[in-house]
Amino acid sequence: MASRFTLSVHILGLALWWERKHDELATSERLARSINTNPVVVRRLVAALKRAGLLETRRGVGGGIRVAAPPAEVNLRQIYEAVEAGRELLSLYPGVPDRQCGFGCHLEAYLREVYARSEEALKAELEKVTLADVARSVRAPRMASPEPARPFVEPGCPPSPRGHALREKPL
Amino acid sequence: MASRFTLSVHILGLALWWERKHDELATSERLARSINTNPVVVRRLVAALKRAGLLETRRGVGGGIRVAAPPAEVNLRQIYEAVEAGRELLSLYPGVPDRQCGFGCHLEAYLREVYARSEEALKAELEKVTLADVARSVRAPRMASPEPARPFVEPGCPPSPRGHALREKPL
DNA sequence: GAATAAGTAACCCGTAAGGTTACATATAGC
DNA sequence: GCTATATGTAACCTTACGGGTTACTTATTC
Repeated sequence: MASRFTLSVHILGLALWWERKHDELATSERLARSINTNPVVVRRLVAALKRAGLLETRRGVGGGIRVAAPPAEVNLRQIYEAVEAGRELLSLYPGVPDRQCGFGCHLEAYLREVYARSEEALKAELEKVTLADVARSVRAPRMASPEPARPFVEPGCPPSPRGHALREKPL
Repeated sequence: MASRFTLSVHILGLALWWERKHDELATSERLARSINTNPVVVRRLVAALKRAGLLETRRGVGGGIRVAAPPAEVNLRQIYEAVEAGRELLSLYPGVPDRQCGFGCHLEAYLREVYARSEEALKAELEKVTLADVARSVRAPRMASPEPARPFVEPGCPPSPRGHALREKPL
């Protein structure tokens, strides 16, 4: 359901944090584990983010993903547009409204403008937040240890119960 | 693709215009024809709009749909919220991010705030536009005649070719 | 009682997003 | 050069959801 944007922010943010902390690049496999998804999903987004110049990659041993610009100069709007390109937040008609009836056409043109203004307002808000802000606000995350040996339950977040009300369904 | 909102504005706008023009209520069948869809689709939306107190209906002969409040006092935000209720424009994670890794949780909480602010900005923009504005800007629509007898091609809009670039596919 | 129109339940279907597998390509280290 | 590692993609499956459709019920007017 169009969480491409959220995942992208996650990727950039974690890649940045990981490199700072471990002095090595985060791999798509690592990022995927953190998001709890498949590495390919990560790579697909990485491809789009690369195209936008937001990050670069290195193959082979010791390779991985790295943020390509100063975090303070990358804002969420850039990320959004890199990855959601032509997608419209507010969509118009499912089909084509009756061309005989002028109402639909006129309304469509009018709404197009209204929607453009509205989406612009949203993006303007995203523009205010930089990757540096994200990194700053997400502090001291404890990375899951590669080896699942020790129980190590110190979530940093409530286990599950309440909170994420609507988005919980584990599946 | 979530055009519920657009269709709702169409319904309210056309219902208003129709009543003013013909001094009779527009039926769901009429509205459906104008949108080029099925009456049931219209009625489903009407149900939500009724619940929000934005319009009222009357059954039986001479019945139909009527706007329930002064057009100048109904804004697009109200319509949006009546019909898109809990739907989030920017969605978070598809599944649940790794609970072992604090990063996901912290980021999720942070993004939740950012998204709330952003969506609020968009809605604030919608709030500025009233149903009266819509009615004013959509002028002199020529309704398709009930009887498809005469050719009557005076669209009021370009036939089709260019223009609605991305949304054309007649399907 | 007949015609009309809203109210709803139930189902079908096309699309799109994520998830998954499989394989090609590039790079580091030996 | 060989091997291990990691990105780069293509291809496919599965699921969810929105919209379209049918069918039937309920209410209202004449």
